[in-house]
Amino acid sequence: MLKRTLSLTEQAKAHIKQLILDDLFVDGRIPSETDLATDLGVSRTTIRDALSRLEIEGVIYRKQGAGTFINPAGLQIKSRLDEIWSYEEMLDAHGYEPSTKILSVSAHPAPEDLATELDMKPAESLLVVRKLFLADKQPVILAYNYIPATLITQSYTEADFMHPVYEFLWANGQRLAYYLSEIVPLLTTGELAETLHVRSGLPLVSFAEIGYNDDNIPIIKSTSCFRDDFLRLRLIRRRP
Amino acid sequence: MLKRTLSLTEQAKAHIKQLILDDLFVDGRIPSETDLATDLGVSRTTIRDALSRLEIEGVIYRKQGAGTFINPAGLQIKSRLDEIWSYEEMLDAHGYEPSTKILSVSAHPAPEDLATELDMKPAESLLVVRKLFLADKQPVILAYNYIPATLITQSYTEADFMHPVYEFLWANGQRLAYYLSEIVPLLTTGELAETLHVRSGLPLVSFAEIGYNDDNIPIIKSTSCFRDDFLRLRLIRRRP
DNA sequence: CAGCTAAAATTTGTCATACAACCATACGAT
DNA sequence: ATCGTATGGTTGTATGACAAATTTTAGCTG
Repeated sequence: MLKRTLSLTEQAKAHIKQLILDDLFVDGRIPSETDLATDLGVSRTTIRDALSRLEIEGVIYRKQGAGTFINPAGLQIKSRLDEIWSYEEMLDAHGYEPSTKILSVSAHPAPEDLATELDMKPAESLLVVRKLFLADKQPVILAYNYIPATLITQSYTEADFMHPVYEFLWANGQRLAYYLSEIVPLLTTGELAETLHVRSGLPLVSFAEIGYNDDNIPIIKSTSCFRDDFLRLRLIRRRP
Repeated sequence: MLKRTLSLTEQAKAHIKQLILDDLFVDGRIPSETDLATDLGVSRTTIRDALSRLEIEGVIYRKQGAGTFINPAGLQIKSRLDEIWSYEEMLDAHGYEPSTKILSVSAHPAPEDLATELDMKPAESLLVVRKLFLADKQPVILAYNYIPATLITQSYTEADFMHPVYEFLWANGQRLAYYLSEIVPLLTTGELAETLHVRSGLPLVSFAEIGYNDDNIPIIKSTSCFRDDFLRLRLIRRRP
């Protein structure tokens, strides 16, 4: 039931992006689509699809008749909001040494608001996982994960949550396809300030997001607070 | 020199999206690619490219062998961060009656940090436009726009800034292609709190962004603060 | 009739080829 | 030197075909 083969287009996209990150195209120019197609052994259709996605991501831009070029500004972004999938990778991309600390794993009956957001029957059991992400030993991200207990089919230990939550969900037969995220401003208060090693009364950005599987069914709610002196969240807004 | 003809793919994308917004596909299913191609009178290649972009935007999702479907969650979002292009439209989409107030238009020598960000010679002249956006007469967004004076070729009056800045830039021969945005948490202080009609010490989200033209040259810097009790910024984070 | 199985039809994913639109450069005429 | 023009290269679009996956249909079995 579990399928893990990425589409050819996605593979090509990842491959080309890696070539760019490895700085193989020093003049800022990317080989022609036909060249890439023969190099990677796929059709030009697939290459075009891959390049199209990289263009939307802001990594490259294309000019009809001229060629395809690297977008230095877009490439510079290490924490593209819509591309973050694992906080460890994000911290690593920033040059920090990431580590993870499990603060608590527990189960509670779901409060009303969470139950509706996650399509659960009221007071059904909810798994709550609190994680702290550190960059060079400094606490940077505090995350709360809420997972309906009915989704969990495998037994687990605390150590299973040292890896990203989507891996835990995957092990339980759920593929996390995308998050719908809200950006919420926050003020650090006692407990939060203490955990993140900042003083109270500081403004922070936080995510409040719901994760869906391939069938658009909500399978996780997640809340995360960021120390913006370590991380600066970025994104690209393109003209439609 | 100014070209305004959107690519066929972009036109097809806009058309299909409009069909979706008009709620023509009540069962949540979109016609097959071949049907769309014949309907719009373009090739399936173009349709596929358009659908691919809509899929990345989160508007639709595709299943090989099954078909293409509307993503209700993704469509529901009225303030997709990466899709905001005019604050008036965004407020309108939220159901507010938008209005704009020009607070000030002035020119100053560019401070050092702005000069480097905008690729200007130090102390070159910089046009500063402060705008306030209101929703149902309530102040909601405060925006600062910084435009290098050397880019401005046409004479202007304050009234020219009642429209979105990209129109002003367009009138001066500059096409704003995309923004590179940072999300910055902020604390309301005296003047800001007063302008937005909120009390001091409240946490807010703000944008600090640089706009580029088609040649990836920075042409504008913009800073905006939002009252999150009126607007909730959202985005989709898709699995790569 | 209910339920299972296999074939057929439908739909998206990929491939191959061709041409159109556009751009950069080199070259020659003025 | 400047301008216009040819020429080759690159992206955008069109067309047709097949592969892979899913849904629907038909048929068979009990």
